[in-house]
Formats: sequence, structure tokens, C-alpha cells
Amino acid sequence: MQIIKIEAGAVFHALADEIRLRMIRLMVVTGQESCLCEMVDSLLEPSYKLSRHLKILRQAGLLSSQKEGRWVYHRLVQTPAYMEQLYATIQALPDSDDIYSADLKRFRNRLSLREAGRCQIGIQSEAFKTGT
Amino acid sequence: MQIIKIEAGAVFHALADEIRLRMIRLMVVTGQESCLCEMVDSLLEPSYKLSRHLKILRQAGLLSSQKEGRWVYHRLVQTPAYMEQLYATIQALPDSDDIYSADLKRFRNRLSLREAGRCQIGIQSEAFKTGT
DNA sequence: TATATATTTGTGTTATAGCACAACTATGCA
DNA sequence: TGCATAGTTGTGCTATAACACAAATATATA
Repeated sequence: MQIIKIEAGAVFHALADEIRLRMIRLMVVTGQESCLCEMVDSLLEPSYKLSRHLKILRQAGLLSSQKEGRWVYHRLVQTPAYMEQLYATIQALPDSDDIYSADLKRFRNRLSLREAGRCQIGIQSEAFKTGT
Repeated sequence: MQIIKIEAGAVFHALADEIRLRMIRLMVVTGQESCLCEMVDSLLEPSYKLSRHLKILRQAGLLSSQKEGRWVYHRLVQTPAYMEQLYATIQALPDSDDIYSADLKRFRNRLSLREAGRCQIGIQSEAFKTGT
């Protein structure tokens, strides 16, 4: 068993970035885990960028990641206890710019493409990314 | 009336700095407002440094500041509603390095020097700062 | 009015963090 | 075995943020 010391203040640092907060919000609001390609299609940001941010969230103790074939699923960590309180706070945040509701709409669309609750396809937005 | 738009993500950015989190924790735990010199004596950091961090907290919407003679009192803002939830989360954070308990001890000592609930003295730690 | 002091701020420096490009690893499938 | 693709990471660049020093502002008091 590996003991990882997680600084309490590190969670705020992890959430201080807009990209990271957008991803966490999607998972908090939907309660869903997500693979990278689903995040790419929801936030419309390049995969290398989101991959690095997911790593930061993992190191801060907010996400645990699990490889499943080609895909890596990221999910919210529920411990220690204050984490759930933190998620409740995040859920209560306003959405003044409608950024999160747009993310959420795309995320739900993307989730509907799963089969048996698992992601079966890769990044869909890459194709029309250059055309926009 | 002045409308200030506060970005929801800005609160996390404000709390991402250790100095700022230490100050907010003192106010959250004690429920007390504080002037700069009391913070200086509690965190043992230079006043210009804490003054700048207090400004960032104010601009992020976490603190409101009120001048009272020579002193400026800073207090936690209670609105919008998710702020109180955020403070509850902060109060639940662990203190793995005993930094916060040391801050708290000094802060309580400093608060006991108030007269009629108001700060009457300036920075006390400056004197023995160089000698340590 | 002059001084002491609580607090703020201008400025240059340095450390940190996010970014894009491209190369790389790993896995499923033909 | 070779290819396509999900995901990660090395690297250099750039923007941001924290810092220390010093000067400035504001207010109480002698």
C-alpha cells in the first residue's frame, strides 16, 4: 500500500484553473466517470492539454484513474470526507457565462454514445475542429 | 450601487495560495474579523506581503474591508450562499503540518490584546523578527 | 504642525504554470 | 505483423504570479 500525502491546500490549486474546474464540474454534476476522449469532445480542447490537466487533478487527489483497454477512465475520489463537501460547493457555483451548461450539454450527448456504459469511440470533434 | 462580477472560479484561485489560505482559515475557524497587523503577528510574514494577498482575497470576493481609524478590518463575505459552504469545507480541511494550529495559537493570543474588541496596538512581531 | 505608525503600492526580479508542437507508448484489430 | 488510435510526455516559449525593497498615503497623537 502506497501512502501518498495530499496537501489540503493542493485541492484549491487544482481547481484554480478553468479547464480543470470545467472537467471536475462535469463529473460532479453528472456523477459520471469519463475517459479523455469524452472530455475532449465536451470541452473542445486538445487531448494533450486535457491529459496534462487530468494528471494534475490526479496528483492533487481529486481523481483516480483506471485503464480499461485503450481507454482510461477518470473518476472523482470520495475520500477524505471533506471532498464530498467540496463537490457540493462546486455544484452550487453559478454559471455566469453559460460555459458549464454548454460543456454539460456536449458531455451528455457524448455519454449517450456509450454502449453498455462504456466508451466505444474515440474523439469525434477533431474532424470538424479545423473546419470551424 | 456598484455591480462587481465575481467569477466563480476566482475563489479557488484566491485560495490556491498558501498564505491566503492560512489567513482565510484563521477567520473561518475563529469567526473573527482581523486587521493587517494582527495577521502579521499571526502568520509572521511581512506586512507588505500580507497586504497584497488581502487585496487579492478582496478582489476575489472573499473579504470585505472596512477602515476604522488607522486600522483596516477584513472580514469574510457571507454571500453568495455557496460561500458558507466553502467555509465549511475549509474548516474541515486537515492540518497535516500543524501550520494552521500554530497560526491559530498566535492569532488567539493576538486577539486577547484587543480592547473592547478593537485592535489598539500595531505589529508586535517586527521587533523580535530580526533576532530570530 | 511634526512625528510615529498602520497600510498600501510602484518597480524590477524571479519562480511558476499553461501552452503548442511533435514524438512517444500502449492497445485493439485487420 | 502492421496499422490505427487512445493517451502520455519531452521540450521550448510565454504569460502569470509571488517576491523583496523602497517609497508613498493616511491617520492618531504629542
